[in-house]
Amino acid sequence: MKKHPEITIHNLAHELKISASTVSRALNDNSRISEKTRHLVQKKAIEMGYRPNVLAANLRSKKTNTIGVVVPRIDRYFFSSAISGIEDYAWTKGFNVIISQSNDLLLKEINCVQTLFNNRVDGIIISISMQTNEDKHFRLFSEKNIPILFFDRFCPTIESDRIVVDDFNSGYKITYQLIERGCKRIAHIAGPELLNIYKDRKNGYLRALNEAKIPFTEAYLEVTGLTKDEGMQAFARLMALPNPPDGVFCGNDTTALSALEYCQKNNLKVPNDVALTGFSDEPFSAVVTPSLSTVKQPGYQMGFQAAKRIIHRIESAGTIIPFEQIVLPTTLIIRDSSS
Amino acid sequence: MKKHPEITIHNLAHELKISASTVSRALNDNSRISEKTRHLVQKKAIEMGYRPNVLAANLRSKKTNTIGVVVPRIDRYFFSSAISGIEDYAWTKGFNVIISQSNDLLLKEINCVQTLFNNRVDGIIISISMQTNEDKHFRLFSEKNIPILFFDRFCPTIESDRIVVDDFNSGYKITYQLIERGCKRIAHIAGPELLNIYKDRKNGYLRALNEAKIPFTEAYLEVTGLTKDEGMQAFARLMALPNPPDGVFCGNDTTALSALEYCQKNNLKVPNDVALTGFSDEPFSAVVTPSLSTVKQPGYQMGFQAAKRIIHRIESAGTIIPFEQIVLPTTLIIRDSSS
DNA sequence: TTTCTTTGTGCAATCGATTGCAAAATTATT
DNA sequence: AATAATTTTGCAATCGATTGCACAAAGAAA
Repeated sequence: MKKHPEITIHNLAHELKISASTVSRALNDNSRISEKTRHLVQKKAIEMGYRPNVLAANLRSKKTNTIGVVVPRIDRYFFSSAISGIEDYAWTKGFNVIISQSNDLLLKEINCVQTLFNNRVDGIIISISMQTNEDKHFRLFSEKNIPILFFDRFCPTIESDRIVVDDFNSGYKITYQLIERGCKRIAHIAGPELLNIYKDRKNGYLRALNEAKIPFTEAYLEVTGLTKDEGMQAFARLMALPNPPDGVFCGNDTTALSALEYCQKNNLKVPNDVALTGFSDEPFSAVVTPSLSTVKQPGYQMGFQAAKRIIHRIESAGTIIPFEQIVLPTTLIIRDSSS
Repeated sequence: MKKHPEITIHNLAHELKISASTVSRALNDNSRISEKTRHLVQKKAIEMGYRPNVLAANLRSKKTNTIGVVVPRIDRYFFSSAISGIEDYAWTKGFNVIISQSNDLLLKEINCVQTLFNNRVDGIIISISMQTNEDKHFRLFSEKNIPILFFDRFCPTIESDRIVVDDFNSGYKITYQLIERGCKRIAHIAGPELLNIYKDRKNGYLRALNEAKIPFTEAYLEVTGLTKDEGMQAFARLMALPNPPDGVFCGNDTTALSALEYCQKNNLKVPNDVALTGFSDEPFSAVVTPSLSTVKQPGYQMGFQAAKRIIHRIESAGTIIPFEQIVLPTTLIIRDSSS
């Protein structure tokens, strides 16, 4: 086995009979170094297979060129596409992306955030868990002036940048579409109120009902964890009502899908017996039968913007940049399940 | 704005009027430190809000506790679930996961690998791009004795650990199922031969034909990039043959889905006019109509095992561990598209 | 009491790159 | 040729934690 000792700037310096500082400057294109030496050094560096020790540089500069990402689950399309957007942008700026998942558990989230903090990421992009009802772990970052950016699911008590979609309006529009379609008894399977996104969707739903002068019926609102099972149960409860709904706005595509399954099993025609809509436009939504009406969230774009914003903030450390809430547009997608 | 200077072991040492080395040892539970001082130090550390500087420690120890992951695309379910598995295991061992995507481009892959190398990850887990026909960039790792582990799509010329599934057998089994079902003219939409997984699937297909004494027809084999568009075109070509196939084994679920779409548009009944099967069991495959027969690859498990294996190797640096190819089982899932 | 162990701490070098300040080398000016 | 101005380069400290070696303190044995 060949030996491959790491080359340092000192080795280069020694070879070239100049000082390490000059080597360092030459490699960093510092203007105080003459063209001649710069070339000499850079040539030698390549020749000797030098690779800079990022760790040492980071230690000195107190920057890691790394951003941490915490999402509930990596394997959900919305999040993986957001990560894809983050990674794509970060990559162009030479930033690394460390990911971790909270599994929608507060404790795990706290742990992830702590770990990223200890690893001294330059910034953190996060979409909070369904359980997150405290913000102590985020304050770590604000206190040390490390940028934190929430996307989609944000923590309302932390002042920070946010990339969101207009859940209220999206909820409103998709409910409106059900009304327009002729639905009279419209139910909603909502997510936990803890998360503003679900509250907003619900409020959009209420607003649409209100505008159409459809009285709100308590029994038509199911609050769940929006999992497949919970969705199925909630939908079953709705359909078991003496006066079951003829339109259901499901809080996400997963529950809409489970509702669809329920309908198939119980011989209910969608959309004729009951119209269904989801939220998020998962990859399966377009291809399931009947295809699922939903609201498309620009996951990739959100991630991309998030990375752009946070890296900009990181790079302008020192400058005061006011916090911003960037609202990206959603697209209402009407498919067979409600048309 | 409050100032929050970072506390170092020196600050602790100064406060406690002991040396930094003692503090360091106390914090690391070194046996040479007495219970008394250890407690004292640890108490003080918490009190002063000390957080170790991972960078400094890493610089010293030449370890980053980080593993790099390169996948073609993060937002594909198979890969995001693999990453999920990697992250879950890595997390339990205190390892960070840096991700990057090659977008199935060789150049980008080389770049990602280089970057991870420069960032001194302790190991790398990778599933190579569709274009990867060279291995120079991987040799970097072997040369410096940094563990590299391939999963699913591996580079055959690099000696290393691998986590794969038995593509040959899976291809065989799913083709066999088509034969068993009564299909006589079975086509295959294959992926690039460059990737062994596609070659294996194809060979499995050939083997099944051979065993059933069905002669292989050149025109029934389409080699494509397995994208939606290419899949659609390939399928169209197949169906335009004078003697179109009555069963098609598609190289992945995406092409199978596009084939399904084609059938819907052209009024072909699946599986009666033509039976279809995919590969991978994407989330949409179960819910599309007709539901798609496919081979389930244990993405999460593969990722989990990959992380386990590579971290084990990292932690036993110095010890010689023979390379291993771990083959995880697939599950044949027969659904409506071929039943 | 003296000598030998055992246990606990501290000194100082190290990991590799960066940077303020000073010194040297080069060029411009008189 | 001498001095001033400018450009290049080097010295040495720094970032924060780790660790081999030496030394000090405490206890055990003679």
